[in-house]
Amino acid sequence: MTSMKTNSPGRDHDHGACVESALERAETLCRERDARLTPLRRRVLEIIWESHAPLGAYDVLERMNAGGGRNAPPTVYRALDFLLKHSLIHRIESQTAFVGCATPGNAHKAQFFICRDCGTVTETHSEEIGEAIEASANRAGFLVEKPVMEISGRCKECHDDT
Amino acid sequence: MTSMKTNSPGRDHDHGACVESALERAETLCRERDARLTPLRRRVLEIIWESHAPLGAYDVLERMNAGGGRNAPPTVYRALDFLLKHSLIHRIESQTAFVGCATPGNAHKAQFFICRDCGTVTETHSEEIGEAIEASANRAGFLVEKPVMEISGRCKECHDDT
DNA sequence: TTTCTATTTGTTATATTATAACATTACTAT
DNA sequence: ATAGTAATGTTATAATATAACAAATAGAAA
Repeated sequence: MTSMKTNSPGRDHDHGACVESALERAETLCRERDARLTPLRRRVLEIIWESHAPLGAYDVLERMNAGGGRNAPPTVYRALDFLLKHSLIHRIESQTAFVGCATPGNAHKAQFFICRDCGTVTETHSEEIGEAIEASANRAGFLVEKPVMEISGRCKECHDDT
Repeated sequence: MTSMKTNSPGRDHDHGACVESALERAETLCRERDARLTPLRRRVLEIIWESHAPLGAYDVLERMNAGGGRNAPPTVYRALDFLLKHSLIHRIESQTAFVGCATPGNAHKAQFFICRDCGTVTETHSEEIGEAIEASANRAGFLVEKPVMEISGRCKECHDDT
């Protein structure tokens, strides 16, 4: 069975609450593992969660500096590295961009369904896909470490709109 | 069943012949569809095929100019665009790099197994993986268009070496 | 052939993404 | 308080990619 989570479950959800809950989970996780979710890192995570679509590093930077801040790229990249290390965000390779992790805290193998219209990313963890990849890898004697699965297409809502 | 091809089927194959055959297939395909595989584009394809591991655009550029050429980035990127359009190469998103297509000519859904040690990329076309993705997508009402599946890990040979 | 047109290539400049290197600040534990 | 570590600030630059326009060239039409 596939577990399915998203940072945007439908168009009309209360995204404010959704962001807040993500931040709370992050706080808890970091407290548990003695990782320091500093105001800066927390702010970066918040900015990323505020967007349904993946954000590029420089988009994040822009939003950080919107109120007159003077942060430089390394600041953002370091915060992103921290968030990636603790599996609080994912990097979407095919977009050079970052998105909040729906099931944060532990490295895990996920699939990302990315709508080319609205940009929304839905994260799934399908055993079926994972097993199919393992099977294919096994036949070649390949040892899977980090599968990148980013499926772009059109989400239900954008497709229905047509 | 999984069809499997690679631009590096084992360490000791005759890679010269392998490159040449790729170029011949490209010639044929382009002739068939009235696409112009110019010397420049042909040379870029050749450079990419000469490497077992994906090459970045600037790596290609360097090799093009090795003999004293004065090509600029747009020249390479345009050739890459042409080769991508005609499915003669693939772009490996997770590496911002390009690799020869093992089954050139038509857009197709492939998986890439990328060895983190030797860099070699093996291209597969697993129905099982494709179906698992379709099934997962269907459940979410998602329309798959362009799946990116790049599995990094260790190939059989590098793993055996350990 | 000659001219016309579209495609390809050349050239310059610049946008976008990411990191190196080192200085400063702030937190933690003693 | 203070030493040691972690985090942030700062400047410069590397690496990847494209925009915009000029020149050359190939193929089609006359």
